[in-house]
Amino acid sequence: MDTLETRELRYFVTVAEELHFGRAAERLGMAQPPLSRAIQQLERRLGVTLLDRNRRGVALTGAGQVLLDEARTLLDGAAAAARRTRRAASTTTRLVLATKAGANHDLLRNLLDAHAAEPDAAEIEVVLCGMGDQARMLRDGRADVAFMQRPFDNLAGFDTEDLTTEPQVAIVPAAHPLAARTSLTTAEISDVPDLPLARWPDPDGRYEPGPGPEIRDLSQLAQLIALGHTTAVLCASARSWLWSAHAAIPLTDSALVTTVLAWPAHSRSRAVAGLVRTASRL
Amino acid sequence: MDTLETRELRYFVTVAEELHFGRAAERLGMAQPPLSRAIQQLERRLGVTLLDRNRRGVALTGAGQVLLDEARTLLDGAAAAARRTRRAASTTTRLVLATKAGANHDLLRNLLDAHAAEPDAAEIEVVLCGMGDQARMLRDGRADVAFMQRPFDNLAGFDTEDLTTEPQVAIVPAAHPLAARTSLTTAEISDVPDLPLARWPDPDGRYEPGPGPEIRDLSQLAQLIALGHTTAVLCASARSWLWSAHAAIPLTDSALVTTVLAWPAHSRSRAVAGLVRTASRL
DNA sequence: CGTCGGTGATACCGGGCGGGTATGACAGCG
DNA sequence: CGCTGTCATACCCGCCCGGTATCACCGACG
Repeated sequence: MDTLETRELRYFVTVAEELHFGRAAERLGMAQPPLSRAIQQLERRLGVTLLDRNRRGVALTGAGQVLLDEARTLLDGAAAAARRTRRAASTTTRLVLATKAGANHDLLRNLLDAHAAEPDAAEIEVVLCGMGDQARMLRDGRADVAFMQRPFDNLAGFDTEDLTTEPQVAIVPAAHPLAARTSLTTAEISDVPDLPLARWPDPDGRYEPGPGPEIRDLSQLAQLIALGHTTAVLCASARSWLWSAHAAIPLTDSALVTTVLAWPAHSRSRAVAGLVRTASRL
Repeated sequence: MDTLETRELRYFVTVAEELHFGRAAERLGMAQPPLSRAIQQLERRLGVTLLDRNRRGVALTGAGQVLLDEARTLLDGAAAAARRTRRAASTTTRLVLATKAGANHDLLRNLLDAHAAEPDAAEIEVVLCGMGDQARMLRDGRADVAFMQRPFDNLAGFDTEDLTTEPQVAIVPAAHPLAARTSLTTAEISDVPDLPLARWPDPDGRYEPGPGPEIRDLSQLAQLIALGHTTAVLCASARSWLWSAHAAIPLTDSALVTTVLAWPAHSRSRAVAGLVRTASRL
């Protein structure tokens, strides 16, 4: 009756992303008519129109937008279930820890050292990922635990253990006049004409418009700051990877950043529980 | 390749629950051989044995236990997706609020009054459910928001807004000598020979063994306390429904109970957001 | 120790459904 | 008024899901 098949959800998500049945069918490796029919069946079963087929294009209805969100998390969940089940079958319990490349290096090292000292330490594989990819990696089972940062990352749906709290600093080129300052305010760093703030991608990989350069990872950022082209606000532990061409200036009015260890809610993994216990003693 | 179909998951969950292919097939309304085959296909696709078929019975492997957990939440999620999508299509935005029957009556009334006074108030349907059913109702989409209690309920996977914090009290028969006390400790109330503590079901509906009577809802509890057969520890707001045959004695050393408004993480519902905003102003 | 009951697995068959191809309907556009 | 691009419809086919019949296996029992 109301049993959504994952195949249908996969089809719907692709169509909703492409907003074009032909291209969606191509991406799915099938022909367009069966895809149209599958979406119609889905709509009939739900008793809801998910897509507005106007001439010249397809648009999501409100219900379609809701189902798109739901379907994405369900498909992630299905992939996660398969991965976790396979992982559970392999005898070697290995944990995958996801973290932003370059962030919290010292903290990570401390945690790994402490964990390795435990008697029944599970092997830990560290996966470096882009900004904000940790949530998706946890959701779809590619990672078991992750370093995330409050308030930047959305922690909804995860259990967390607070690790450290630190202020933020502005990273500026050492040659820039601002490098001589002993402190700055958020307003000051946001409004330097010759030093626009670097822009990070949002979760969809898009960039908000703005004057600063578009950044994907910390090595890009480090280079561009060293070149004197941009500046950025990061948490204080970023000092551990600064170049001599960088200067870190404390921000007096910035929000405190808490780095947390996050894992999927309801996780029953003993290995995760062990790592969390170790982390809570740090 | 590794695409778990919900049909397969439904089959697997049923078999894992029954631990018997014949009965599982009957519950699923199908014959046993196709069910066996479907499970075999699932195992082959995952490359994992999920069930140990010993003579005399079927048992879950470790991987099978993992998949059972995952599959249950996935199936709940699929049902939720269907319900939420249908709900989104109906023009009248109606919110379903789940709460334990009888708990937090005054708080609920305040919230509903405040919400009704809002200009664009969505209609709210209150669903009373058993102890701890709120989590499942949120997960499978039967409810949009719920009253839950920290630290009793597992809030993992939900966003929450704290509402009130209150101490716990012991509810004892007014005729019992303890009713004359002005305060009690947890140890004292746990160890009264003629007044064993009532026992609540765990999430599976089972009862831990113990001397006290097995309780399903507050009306049962109220009756049994009034009869002088049992006692219970509840949060202080339970006073609002006490009978004259009851007495509430403060517990000096009990944990504080925080009642929270909870909703599914990542909810993008405007109606939920509105209610949360109202609640945060209470 | 043979038989029987109960279990899951296997063999085989039929129908329905998912998918393909060809084509239609329709709007925008030159 | 064709042309083009788009999604829907019509129709056919092959596969896979599900059903029936049966087997293989083991435990229980007299």
